This record gives sequence, C-alpha cells and structure tokens, in this order.
Amino acid sequence: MEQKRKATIVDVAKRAGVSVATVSRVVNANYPVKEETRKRVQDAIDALDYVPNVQARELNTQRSSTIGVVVPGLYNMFFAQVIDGIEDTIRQDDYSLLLNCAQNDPQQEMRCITALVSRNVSGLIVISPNTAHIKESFYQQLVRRTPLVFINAYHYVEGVSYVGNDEALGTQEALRHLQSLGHERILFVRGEKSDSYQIKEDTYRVAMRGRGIDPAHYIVNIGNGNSAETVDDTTDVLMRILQQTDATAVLCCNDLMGVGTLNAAHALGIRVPDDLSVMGFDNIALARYVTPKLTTMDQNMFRLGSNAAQLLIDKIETGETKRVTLDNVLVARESTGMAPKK
Amino acid sequence: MEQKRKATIVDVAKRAGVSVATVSRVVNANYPVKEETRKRVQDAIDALDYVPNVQARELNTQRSSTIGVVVPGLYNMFFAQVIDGIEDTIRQDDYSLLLNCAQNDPQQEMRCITALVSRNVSGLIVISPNTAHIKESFYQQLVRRTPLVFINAYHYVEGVSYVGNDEALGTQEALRHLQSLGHERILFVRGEKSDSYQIKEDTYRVAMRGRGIDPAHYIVNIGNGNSAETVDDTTDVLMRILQQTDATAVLCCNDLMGVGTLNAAHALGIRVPDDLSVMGFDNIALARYVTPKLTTMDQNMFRLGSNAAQLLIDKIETGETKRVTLDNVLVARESTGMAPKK
DNA sequence: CTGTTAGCGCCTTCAG
DNA sequence: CTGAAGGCGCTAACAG
Repeated sequence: MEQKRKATIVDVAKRAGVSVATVSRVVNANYPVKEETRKRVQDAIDALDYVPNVQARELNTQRSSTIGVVVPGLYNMFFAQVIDGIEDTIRQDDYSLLLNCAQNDPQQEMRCITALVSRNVSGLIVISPNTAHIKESFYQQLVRRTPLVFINAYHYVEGVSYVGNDEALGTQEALRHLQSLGHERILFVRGEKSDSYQIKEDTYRVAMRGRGIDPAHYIVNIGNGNSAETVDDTTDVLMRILQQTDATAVLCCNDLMGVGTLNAAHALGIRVPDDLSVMGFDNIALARYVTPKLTTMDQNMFRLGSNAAQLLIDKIETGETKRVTLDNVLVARESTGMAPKK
Repeated sequence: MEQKRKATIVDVAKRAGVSVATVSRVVNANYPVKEETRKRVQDAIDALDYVPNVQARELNTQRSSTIGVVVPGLYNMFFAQVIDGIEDTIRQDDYSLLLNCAQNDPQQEMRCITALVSRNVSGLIVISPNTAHIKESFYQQLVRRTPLVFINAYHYVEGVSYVGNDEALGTQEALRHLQSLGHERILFVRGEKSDSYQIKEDTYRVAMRGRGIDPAHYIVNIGNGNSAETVDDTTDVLMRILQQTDATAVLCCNDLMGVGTLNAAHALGIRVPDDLSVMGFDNIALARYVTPKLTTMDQNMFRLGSNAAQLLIDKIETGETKRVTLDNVLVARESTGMAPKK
C-alpha cells in the first residue's frame, strides 16, 4: 500500500477549471465567490480529498497556529492536569499543542525550547522552568523573539507573562497549619533542581529560624521529584530519616513525596497522624485516594493551565505582558493532626 | 517590548558575504565548506541569533519531523505513561510530538486527526481509537495518506500498524484468577464508548455463559471511563449496585474504576478482599498506592508507547506495516482473595 | 568549494 | 467576481 500523493491546490484548481486564487478563496471563505463556481471547487476538493497544507500557508502568512509547551515530564499528574487546562483553552482558538518533556534537566529544557522556536510556534508555555539553573540571558533573548508564559517560575523575567500560585504564601500557610496543631520541629522534603522547591525551601528556612529552630537539620532532598520512582525514592530515604529524627511533622514539596512519606511511616509502624503528621503539596488526584487521605495545598492545576493559555493568546494578539497569581488553598484531610505530647 | 523580526537565511548570507547555499551548507553540515568561510558564517549566525525555519525547510523537502498523537485525555495516567514512552523514543530521531485530546468523543477524534493531517505530520499514533464508532472508511482513507499506528484498537484496518495488549487474553486471565479463588458471580464494570471496554465485555460474556451464568445481570456501565470524575462516578454507581448484588468479585476495565469500587466497598463497610474481591486493569501507579493495594493486569504503558513510536518510524521509513501484541501480566496484590463461603 | 536558481504549497495584492 | 504573478524561507540540483 503506497502512500497516495497528497493533492495540492493546483490539482484542485485544474480539476475545477479555475485558478488557484479562486480555490484559496473558497477554502478560506474570505472573499466573495460566485455560488456556482464555489460549488464546482468544493466538488473538486471532495473528489481529490484535498486538505490544505498548513505549513505552506503559515510560511506564507508568517503566522503559526501551534503553541509549544514544555513540561518536566508527564509522570506527575500535576503536569498532565495543567496540560488538560491548556488544551481545553487553546482548542477554542484552533491552536495545536506541541509538547516537549524536559526531564527536569536544564540542558534538555533549553534544547526543547530551541526546537520549538525553530518550529515557529506562535508562543511558548514553560511549566516549572528551571530559571535558577539557566542563565538569565537565555530567556531574555527568547522573549524578544517569541511570546512566552511561565507557570510557577521563580525568577522574574521582563516581558514574560506569568501565572502561578504564590508558593511562598502557600508554604507559609502549610507551615501555619502544622504549627497550629502544635508541631514545632517540621521536616522539609524536597527534590533537586527545580525553582519551585527552592522557593519553598527559602520560605521554610525563614519560618523555622523565626521560631528558633535550625532548619539545616530538617531538610532532606530525595532527588528527582517528578519521576516514576519519586514515590519509592522518597520512601527509601524517609525510612532512614524517620527513625532518627525528632520531628513530629513532615512538609513535602509535592504529593508524590507525600505519599512516599506515608509509605515510609507505614512500613516503620509509625501511625499517621497520631505519631506523625504529613503534608503534601499540589492536590493531585492521588492525594485523595491514599490512606490516610493526604492533607495538601491545592494548586488547582486546571486553572493554572487555562489561565496560562489565555495569557499566551493575549500576549500573541496584543503583546501585553501580564502576571497572574492564584491562591493555594489548604485542603485538610486525614494525614495531619495534633502533635504528640512530648 | 516589540518582537524582534526573525533573521532569515538571506540576512545571514548577506552579513557573512556568502550565498544562501553556503549558509544552508554550514547549517546542515551536509556538504564540504572551507573552514574559514564556515567560521565566518557561524559568526553571522550567532550575531543575528539565527534559527532556521523548520516550516520552510520541510515544505521544501516534503518531509516533516512532527508526529501526531491522539489520546482520549490525560486524566488517566495510563495515557500519560504511554506518551512518556512515545516521547522517549521519538526524541532520539528528532521528531516532535503534536498532542491532541479526543475526549472520548468519536467526532472530536476525527476532528483532531484531520487537524493533525493538515499540519502535515509525518505519521500518527492514535491511542484507544474509537474504531467501533467511526465509519471504517474514515481510517481506510486516512491510512492511504499518512502512516498510522493504533494502540489498543479493536478493529483491524489494513495498512495500519498496531501495538497493543491482548486485552481479550488479559480479561480471560483476570477472570481465571478470580475463578481460581472460588468466585463464580463476577461483576463487570466498564465505561462507555471505547473499543477497549467492548472487547473486554465480549470476552467476559463468553466466559460467563460458559459457566452457566447470565452476564446480563452483572454488567455495569459507569459512563466516561477516563475523566477526572471516573473514580467518584464509579463509587456512586457501585454504592447502589453492591448493596443488592450477589456477586463476590468485581472486574473493572481500568484502575480508576477499580479504585472507585474500593471506595464504594469501604463506604458500605464491605471488607476487601474478605467479603469482596476487586480487580482493576492497566496497573497505573495509583494501583500500588491505594489500600488495599489493587490487584490488576499490567499493560506496561511505557513499552506500549515506545513500541508504537518505533513502529511508526519504521512505517514512515520503510512503509512496512507490522502488528505486535504484548502480553498483559497479572499483578496480584491485596484486593483479591478467596471467595467467601456461601 | 561556492554561487545561481528553481521550486515546495499557499496567500495576496493588483489587474482585469 | 476571477486570474496572473510575486514571494514566504529554505534546499537541491546544476554550474562554475
């Protein structure tokens, strides 16, 4: 079965006995065409199974109806849900979505972006960009060339639209929740190489110091925070840590780590929340399905995605740069409770 | 901040004082260029921040380095993991991935595909295509124009490469597992409008009849099987059903439904697996994290994805149509056990 | 080794 | 209302 050669506008024109210009007009319905010829052209299109070549069209019109999206990976449902939100919004404007996974690797992130740019995307959404590990000038250069939206980024870059949760505030609130339950010594579980972890850690450090506790003893890094192994990696690491810590609560940078911590506690016979309180971050679906149900900060991923898409479309059409901050909201479930008596 | 006009090959050529052909040669490194001029051109490229326009290149070469992927949606991690597998493989061949969500809607599925074709993708992977609800001729037409790979499809279409698990066999094995534990009356939980559910139901019907049980009483359809509400929808429906059924086991078409069933049982005070055995299908990460851990059939999504990608690349390059079937493997965990005594 | 040139498929003035 | 022609950015002969 050999591929059929695709019909072009010229084929259609010939068959209908008109010029290519006329065919173009009926395809795009942007100029008046006599009903009779319109019909003849339409018949030819159907007969030849003609589909316009978008690449050619866009080369010509200097526009592009694809937008590029870069995520660290799909393993964490967080990203899948954000993409859902993006897809839902751009579909209405007939954009298509070009997806790239950066694997939490700054080098890979830059490579993805360059590839997307050369594909001539009309705009770019980067989720959890690694701005801390990529030299400023890279994104500064980029934004002069292509409309850009960050989701949950750390650094401010001029001309880049932004939507994100105030993760610093969210972290404060999470900490407050724990403290209001009587917890003083709180373990902080993070992954490597992501702005998002760093911003949370910074907030955490300030809060701990404010309470006269040295945060250095309570920070643990479990490696890649969004891989298929994140849950199990966290379990492994925490199995060691939990046996020797005097912390009564754990705040994790995402729900995957939260679940890993739950597992570690379970394996060690530590009761949650009686002996230990555990909090996640994000509120992915998983958080509701584990036992005990995980207390977490909701980041409302779908809204994050749809907002980002809207911002990007605005930026493409009007050039406006906007920054939107959404609120994390605390979702108190079963994994947090009163601190055990000393 | 106005967008900078993108530099073209002509700009580079002028600045370097050479012809466009030479620039093209250094960019593609496919013809000898004197080191000295190469360097001059490279400098011009850097200075102008030149990025080749892939659209133009591909229009010219009649090739395309993007492949289209259509999935029902991203909510079920099943699809995210398949995409992971695809991405991993195509990256090595410098393809990019154009993603579309069909929302479990046959109309939408066709629309996605048409959009992708007009984008001139060099091939298409459709995951869980709705072949049962789309007229044969649609895919027959399509494959004459664009290399096509199905993942987990129902109908055989000539010229379409295929990779999937033998879901019929998997269903049989699941049923056998349940029966070997003494279960006779087994509830079958499915979603709407997907070939995959149908193939499982058909297998289930045959097996039940073979045991002298009328399957009609034991089939329940919970609606959309891959949405954000699937788990909860299943719980709602099963809460009613479980109160009045005499079944001792439940086989679900995917893990989301499996978890929903677990929840329903929990809410009703039905002990799993003592009073009721529950099986899922797919083995998404979630299955391991719920309590009790869900017994399920592993579909090895990553392999599904990477195989599909490889098949597509083969098809693009050699035109060969291949069909590969992987095996589901039973993953027995905590949610299944001996049938309760009569 | 390098330059010239003819398209790839389409849209869009500009003339009829 | 319709046709002719130029050009979007790039590659691939074909000459030199």
